[in-house]
Amino acid sequence: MPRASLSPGAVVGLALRIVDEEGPDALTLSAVAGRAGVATPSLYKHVRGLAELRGLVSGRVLAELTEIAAEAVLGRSGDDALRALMDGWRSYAARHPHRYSVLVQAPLPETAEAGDRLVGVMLAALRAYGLEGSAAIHAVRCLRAVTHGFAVLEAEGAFRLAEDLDESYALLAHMVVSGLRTAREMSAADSTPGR
Amino acid sequence: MPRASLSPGAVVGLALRIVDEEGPDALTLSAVAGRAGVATPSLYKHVRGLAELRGLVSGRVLAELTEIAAEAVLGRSGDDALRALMDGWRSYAARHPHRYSVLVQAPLPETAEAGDRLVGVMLAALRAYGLEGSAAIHAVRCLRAVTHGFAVLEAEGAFRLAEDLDESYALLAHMVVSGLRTAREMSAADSTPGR
DNA sequence: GAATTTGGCTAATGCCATTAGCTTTACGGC
DNA sequence: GCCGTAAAGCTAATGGCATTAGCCAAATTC
Repeated sequence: MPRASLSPGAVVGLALRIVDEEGPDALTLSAVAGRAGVATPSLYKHVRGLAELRGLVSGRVLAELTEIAAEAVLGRSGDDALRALMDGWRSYAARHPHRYSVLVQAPLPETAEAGDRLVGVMLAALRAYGLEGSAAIHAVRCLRAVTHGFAVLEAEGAFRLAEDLDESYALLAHMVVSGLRTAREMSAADSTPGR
Repeated sequence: MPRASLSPGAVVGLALRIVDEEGPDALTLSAVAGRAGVATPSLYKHVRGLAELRGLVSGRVLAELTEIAAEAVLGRSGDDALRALMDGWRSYAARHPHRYSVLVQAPLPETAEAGDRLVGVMLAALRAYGLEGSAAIHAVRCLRAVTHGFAVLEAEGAFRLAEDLDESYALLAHMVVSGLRTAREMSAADSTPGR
């Protein structure tokens, strides 16, 4: 009686609702089956197992994040684009903290390709800086580390003091743009003789 | 026959070895008991359960990291101290990637106090910048986000391109120090009229 | 309308955490 | 040197979960 009208996509959707409402640790095949009104083993007709489901969920989250980042960058460039990208990223993570936490230890092979698209968006956001080759890669890595680091810490409630988080994030964004602006000096200074 | 000479500390030690060798997901009471040469329920004489063990492990890792950060900062100040702190942090995470991953979703209450000490070290490292009150908090938050973000991504193998990671990290450090150096301008610019 | 594929089911297995209750060991006081 | 007690181990039992196997009904297709 295929009445539940399930599908891999629908299963991922239910999984996301569980993650949102009860946290990543509550994501269990048994819980998904419960919401679907179906016996647990039935899920195996749509998904290879819990591990694959986790990967699919992570992929979906990463896709959403990519979408948001891409929209944020649209029609902007330079510092403006960068700040918009960072703001969009953070606000997604803040809006869906549990969902974002799923990303934290997502299985690598499954999320790699989704991540590549996000990296593409970041590269585009950095285009105005005229970074070439490796320099662009290093910049993207820093951008990833910065945004992801802040998002993870905020999502898991690691910032426990009362100071305004928006201000902290503004400083972080300032670090990125000012650091990129002065990046040439850095490598110059590095190769300068005398300490 | 209390011959196994276990203790909470010894249990945490075994747990750390498991984490290092088989990854955080392999940390299970049954695995620890196996290494200890003891039946699983015996562990409950030393540890309240798996959740508490995880918390203790995270606490230990955070303590190690704090130790390393503190040593790195010793006898240095300013940019020098900051870079040493960042380098020590990253090298710890790179040396013990699985151990570092444990930190990623550690139970909050258990790791909060250990984290406070680490924050203290970071505040000390920033002392030379003369940041006052909230400004210091914002700076510490950025430092945490930056180092943690990079460490997490590196530990889980998220940087998949061939470019030298040391160079990426140097750029990140440059962002931090140059951002802090120019932080005053930022808030000035923010309150400047005319966008 | 019949055949095949699809999506659901029940039953069974095994691993893990956790609890309860028993037993033996080590140790401190006499 | 003996004895009582508390600590640290054990076995047995329970329950949740993932996963596999094999069955059966419903939908889809010819």
